[in-house]
Amino acid sequence: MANCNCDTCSCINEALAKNVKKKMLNDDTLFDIAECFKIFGDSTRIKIIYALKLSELCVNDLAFITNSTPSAISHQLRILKQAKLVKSKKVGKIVYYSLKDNHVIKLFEIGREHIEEL
Amino acid sequence: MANCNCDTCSCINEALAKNVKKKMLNDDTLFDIAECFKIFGDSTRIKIIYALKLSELCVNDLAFITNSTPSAISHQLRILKQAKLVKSKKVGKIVYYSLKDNHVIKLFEIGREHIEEL
DNA sequence: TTCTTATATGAATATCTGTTCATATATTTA
DNA sequence: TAAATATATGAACAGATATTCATATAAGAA
Repeated sequence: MANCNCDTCSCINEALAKNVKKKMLNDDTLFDIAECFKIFGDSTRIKIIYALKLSELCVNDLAFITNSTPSAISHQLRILKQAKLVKSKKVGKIVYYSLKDNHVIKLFEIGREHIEEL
Repeated sequence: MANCNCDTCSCINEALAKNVKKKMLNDDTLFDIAECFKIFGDSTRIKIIYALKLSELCVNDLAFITNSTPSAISHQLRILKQAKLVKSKKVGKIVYYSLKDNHVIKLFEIGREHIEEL
């Protein structure tokens, strides 16, 4: 039985609370999961993801499709790329972006299903 | 063939871009999907969700489990409740929270899978 | 009733985040 | 080479958001 590792523990249901605390995923993992969802939690980025689900597209056309500016889209694409959700390919002066894998689509679809059930 | 409805259209691949724009989900739907993911995109809320996946819990014990304060947890539980992700049950002066349905767990698990693949 | 405890909540604060704007870089065209 | 175009990026700004703190409410205990 692990002792409680907090200084001022006063649980309502002590045994249960300590058991749950023991079974929690570590903070880093939970933080990473939250960060992943955070990427999907912005209208502009969700629009980009849905558009790229339909086709590989360049920055300018993504701006047109999402009613945004190339600059704003470029900033968001950088975030999506850092999060390994999209990849890019340069052809001349045009940069084409596409989704990195089907897992991105899967996450999107589960989110879509969820809001349709509400 | 629908005409382009923007004032200053200058697409790189015009036919493709216009076709994708036509196929886009409407803004409200995409906004709602983003809002849904935004709820999951916070460490404290993700910790609450994971803890409630393990057991129904009261505010005080959730604060203990997540190394947070009852006030902070209460604020986040209100957000989770408004988003219909959790429900509550009052027993005397103690309020027990639990996940509203399995869809919440499904979304969490897909997110977890995703970060494990990176 | 009075005190303590569990939760809720409004306001204030600090931090984070997305867009805009100006500008830089790279590539194509004239 | 010079001009135009597509994208990238840093800084500034505005708006959003999470926590803290003080306080309120509600329920049980003394």
